[in-house]
Amino acid sequence: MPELPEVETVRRGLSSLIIGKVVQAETHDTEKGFPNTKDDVRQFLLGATITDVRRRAKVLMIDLSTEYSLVIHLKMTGQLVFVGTAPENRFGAGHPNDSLVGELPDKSTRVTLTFTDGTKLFFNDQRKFGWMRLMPTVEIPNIDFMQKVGPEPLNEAFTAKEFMQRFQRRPKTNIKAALLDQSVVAGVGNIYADESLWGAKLHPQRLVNTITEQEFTMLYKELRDVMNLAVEKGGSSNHTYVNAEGKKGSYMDFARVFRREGLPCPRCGTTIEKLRVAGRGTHICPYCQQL
DNA sequence: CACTTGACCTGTCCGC
DNA sequence: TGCGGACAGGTCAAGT
Repeated sequence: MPELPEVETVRRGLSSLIIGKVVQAETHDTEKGFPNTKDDVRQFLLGATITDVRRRAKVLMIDLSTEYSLVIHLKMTGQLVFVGTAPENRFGAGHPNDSLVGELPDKSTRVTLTFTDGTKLFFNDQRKFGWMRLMPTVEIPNIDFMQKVGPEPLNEAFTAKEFMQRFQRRPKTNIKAALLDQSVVAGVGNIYADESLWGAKLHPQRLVNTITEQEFTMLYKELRDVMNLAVEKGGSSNHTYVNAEGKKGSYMDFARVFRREGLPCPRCGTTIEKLRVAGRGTHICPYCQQL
C-alpha cells in the first residue's frame, strides 16, 4: 500500500479533482470495507458537497458539507481513482504505459461515488484489506488509530531529537520493526523503511537501544529525504498503486535497495541481499549495513 | 507488559 | 501448462 508518499500523492490529486463536487449516488459491494447503513448514506453523503481532502499518516479523509467525512485506509492494494467525463481526461488515454487500471468499475471495485456532473470516484481494492467509512468529522480524532499514531515525519516542526525520543519507546525491538510501528512515527512502510535504513547505513536488525544519537540523526535525515523525494516523484508503484488519475508513481526508478536484490549497491557495488525482518521482505547492502 | 507472529484476502510468480 | 507454496505497499488480535 500506499505509504505516506503514495497517500499524499492521492490526496493532492483528489484535492484538485473533487473539491466542490456534489455526491449524487453511492454504491458498494459488501458491508466489509463500507460498514455504513443506507440511511447514513442518504442522510450524510448523498447531496453533500466535498469541502476538503486531508491526510493523517496513511489515512485519507474526504470532508463533506454535512460535517461528516469519508475516512479511507488503502492498506496494501487500495486505489482511489477519479474518472472524468471527457474522453481526453480519461485515465490511460494517450498514456498507456503510465496506467495500471483499465475501464472502471472492474473486478476490484468496492465503492463507486457518482458526482452530479457525471464524473466518478472509484475505490478499488484487490485484497479487500482496505476500508472506507462515513463518520462525523469531529469524531475522527477519537478513533483508536488516531489516538495512538505518532507525529508526521515531514512536518517542519518535527526535529531529530523528537525522532530519537519516539524510538526510545521501543528499546528492545529492532529498528525496522520500530520504523514500521505507526505509533512511533506516522506513515513509514516497507519501502521507505528499507530505503532510509540503507541511507543511514543501519542494519534493519539493529536493536533500538544500541543505536547512537548520531545514527538516529542520520536516519531522521534519510527518512525525510527519501519521503520528500518520493512525494516529488508521485510515490512508488510496484504492483497496484496508482494516483487519483490512475497513473503510476516513479519513485521505484530512484530506489537504492528496495526490490533490487541481486543488483549492485549504488554506493559500494556489493550485491544487494533480501532477508526477512519483522515479518517483511527486507533489502540491504550487506557491506554498508552491518550488524 | 513488550514484543512477535498469525490472520485478513486475492493474484501472481516460481519451482516441480 | 497444472499445482502448491511463497509472497505482496498494512494493521490488528492473539500468542509468548
